[in-house]
Amino acid sequence: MSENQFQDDNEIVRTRKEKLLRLRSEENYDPYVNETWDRQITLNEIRSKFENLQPEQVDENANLRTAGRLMTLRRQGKATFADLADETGRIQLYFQLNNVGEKEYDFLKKWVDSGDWIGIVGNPCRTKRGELTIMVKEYKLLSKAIRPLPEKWHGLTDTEIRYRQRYMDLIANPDVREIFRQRSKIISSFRETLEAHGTLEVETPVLSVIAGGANARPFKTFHNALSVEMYLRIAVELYLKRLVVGMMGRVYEIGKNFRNEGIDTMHNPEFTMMEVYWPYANYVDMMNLAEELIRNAAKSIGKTEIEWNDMKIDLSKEFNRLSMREAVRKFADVDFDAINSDEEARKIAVDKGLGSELTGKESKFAILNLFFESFCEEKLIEPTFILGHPVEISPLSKRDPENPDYTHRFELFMYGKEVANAFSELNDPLDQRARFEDQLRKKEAGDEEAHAFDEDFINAIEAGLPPTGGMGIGMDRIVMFLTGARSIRDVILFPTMKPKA
RNA sequence: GAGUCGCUAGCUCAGUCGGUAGAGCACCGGACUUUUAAUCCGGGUGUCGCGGGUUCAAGUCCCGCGCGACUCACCA
Repeated sequence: MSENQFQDDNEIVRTRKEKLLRLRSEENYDPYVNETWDRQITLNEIRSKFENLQPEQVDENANLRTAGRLMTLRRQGKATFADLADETGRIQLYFQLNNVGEKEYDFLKKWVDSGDWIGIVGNPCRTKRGELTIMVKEYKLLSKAIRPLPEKWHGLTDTEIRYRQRYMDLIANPDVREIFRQRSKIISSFRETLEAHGTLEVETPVLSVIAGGANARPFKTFHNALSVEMYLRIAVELYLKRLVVGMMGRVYEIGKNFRNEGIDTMHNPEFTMMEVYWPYANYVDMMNLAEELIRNAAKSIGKTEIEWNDMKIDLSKEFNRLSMREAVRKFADVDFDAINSDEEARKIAVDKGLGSELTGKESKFAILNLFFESFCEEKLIEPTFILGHPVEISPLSKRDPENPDYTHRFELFMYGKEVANAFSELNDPLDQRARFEDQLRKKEAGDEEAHAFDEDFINAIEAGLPPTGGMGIGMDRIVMFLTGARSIRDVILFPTMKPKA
């Protein structure tokens, strides 16, 4: 421990460090040597077990052994009230000199601070004012905090500290802990639903030489021993379809994707995606699965109705289904089935004020997508499956045999944002090669997000992919909408932040 | 990438017209055996985000930069 360590600290930390050193030398007690504490009950369990305890009544036989962090201390001479918190809740402690003994009470007064972890043994009682309280008989200082807790009344609100020092946020704001518990339940619910349908959870590479399965810019990295440039994955799609070729049956993966893009309330560079592939299924089966997954996930946190940004959605209602062309007809009043040339489509785009978006080379299908993104997406508040994307923007989807310019694909929108993307997977290896070649031309024309050409993936498709339905769901957004979180950073424990210095 | 707002004590925040840096909580010392935002007495603990400039004098005005939030743009 260097001298400098003390100089850089604020007064509180400096005092606490000195106190720690004195505790070791004067009492021969080191709070950091403790390894275990036999906690037999949590605070919430205590609360429910003794909810019927009457004011001024004590249960002398309970002998509760529990533990937690001291949040506040109210010292009044020969008695001290404290609030003890653990991951389940918070309960009041009452230390009386008569109960804990003079030596122990002295130790409490002298060495124990708010923020410290302690183990306690005691009996429950209820105060005159009706507060369930543990009368402490014994206690043990399990670990000391030398850094002060955020203010007890206002808590911690500074967003920068909340995201950079999430531990402080979690200590100060129990509702933040609750959001992440709900996130865990939602993801568990997804696993349960998928596994109830006989879907196998698998893990595929995060590092690979080709980042495929989506149109996005990847993160680059380098493997020293192989001396090869590698990418962090942007999707798991191509790997999971290889597994279906390999006769693994229904498979899914929940994991991180990495996309080298901007950061805002809906985007974090690393985010959690669920992808699922079912042989002998199509995009319609995936629509049904999406509804089931989302409904079950909401149920897992006790909801059938959700509210986000003051907009309510009743998830028990069937999700809407609308083709992309219908959506554009409805919201932009343009009928793309009546448009016969790219020029005509571009002209209408200019008439509708999209001229600045155009380079003059767009196809009718690209314009359709532009219309959809410009005029429709934000209107799709109620969960809505948008169907029938053009082949041109869907390099991995099966064509609609009735209308081969379009695909058997959907994207699910809610609150105006995309939450799922699915299709009947393209399994024609000749068509797949042609689609990749088309993407390659786009890439060569300067589109950094065009899909990578993956020869081995075509090789896999050539080995025979059964008819397959596949879907990806952005888990962070689902968690946002189900929990009401306004920013993606509120559902990611450690969101990506720019270094400060 | 553009705009708006923010950055002052550990936390939450005030700081007027440019004139000695403030409050509550926390913390330190003292009193107190049913308090619960405990109370009472005493104590201010600071690189005012960073760097320049103007000025006798800058937390405050000007310029640049950093970080963050929001909006827009980007982003299947």
